[in-house]
Amino acid sequence: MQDSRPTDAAAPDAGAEADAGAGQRDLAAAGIAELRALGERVTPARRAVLRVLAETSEHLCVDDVLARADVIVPGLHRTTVYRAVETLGDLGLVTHVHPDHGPAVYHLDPSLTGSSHLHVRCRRCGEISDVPADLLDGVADRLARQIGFQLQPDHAALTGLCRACAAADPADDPR
Amino acid sequence: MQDSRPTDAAAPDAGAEADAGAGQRDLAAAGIAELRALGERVTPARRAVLRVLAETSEHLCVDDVLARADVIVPGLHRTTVYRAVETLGDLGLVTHVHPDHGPAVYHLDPSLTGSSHLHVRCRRCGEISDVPADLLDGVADRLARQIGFQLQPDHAALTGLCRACAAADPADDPR
DNA sequence: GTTCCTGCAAACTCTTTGCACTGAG
DNA sequence: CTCAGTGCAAAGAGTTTGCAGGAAC
Repeated sequence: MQDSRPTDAAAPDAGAEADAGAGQRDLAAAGIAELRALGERVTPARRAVLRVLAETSEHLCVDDVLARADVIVPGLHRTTVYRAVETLGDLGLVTHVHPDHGPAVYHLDPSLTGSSHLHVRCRRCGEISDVPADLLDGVADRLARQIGFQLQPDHAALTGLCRACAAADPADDPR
Repeated sequence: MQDSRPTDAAAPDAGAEADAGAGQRDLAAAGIAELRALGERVTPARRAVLRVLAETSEHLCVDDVLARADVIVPGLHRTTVYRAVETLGDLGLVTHVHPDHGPAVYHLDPSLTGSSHLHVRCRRCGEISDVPADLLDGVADRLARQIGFQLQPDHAALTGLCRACAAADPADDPR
């Protein structure tokens, strides 16, 4: 498992600042309320996944979520986390991003956090950074007009080299 | 294996038109010459992979390449194709693109074909379309200036919905 | 004659699926 | 009580690795 730490290099709207626990708990609670409102079952596993995602601004892969959620719900199974994030994704509570390599990463949907952003990933070090949500607005317009393609810019990470890796030794194994 | 047919919806410079065999053969030959010039071994497997990629403008995954190259070099092994495209990639003769789902797809590097482009992939139908190479130039500039990130815009496909799928039933299982 | 490539088998990562059981509503 | 969610085992896709044999130079 590669870890998937974000840098927030150019975070858009600074959302939930350096707040310790209160704001995050509200996020999880809001997610749970929404679950209930949608007529979905509120289970320990889903609670835990929401809480884990609410407690961080990092981009967590399923294994990361499992590791943290297992503390809350011991014995939680990886498959269950896959199913939970899928369900929560279908409901619009959780969003996932596909990096060019490695597992998909998850975070709370901007509709809950109020802070939307896109992702870039360094091919060399694998670090995922947030970039402003409007970065691809112009590109989306062009694609829509020219070929009728509706860009979903948050669904795949853009790739390249981060500042550090671009500066470093240019010959290493990029993927 | 999902098949990976490009649409050339907005192909940039029309490169090698509707030419049957001559232009493509030259491309493969150029690749082989380059291989030799770089002091790399020219093996049947590498020849075949180059020829397969030179003979199409589609985006082929390893299995596609294998299926076509196996006709030229019977018994060719999948592993060998993986290693060939990796080597050819390191040498700058072949480029690969990571769609958000499914296997990486390969094509000859623009330095050989003279026709560079980026890729968008429909989340619903999986179709990969080419889009103009300069689409992300502005975005690349912004990323470089703002966070020092060197975008490699051809390395990951942008995702969204193609015209047909966007028009169709909006509730299906997107990935 | 070396060195590098190839084929094969096996492993590895990430993810999905089928089935019996249990717990939420 | 019922149905949906869970755990477990297994399988699936895509890719990588180790090693012995063979071909390129």
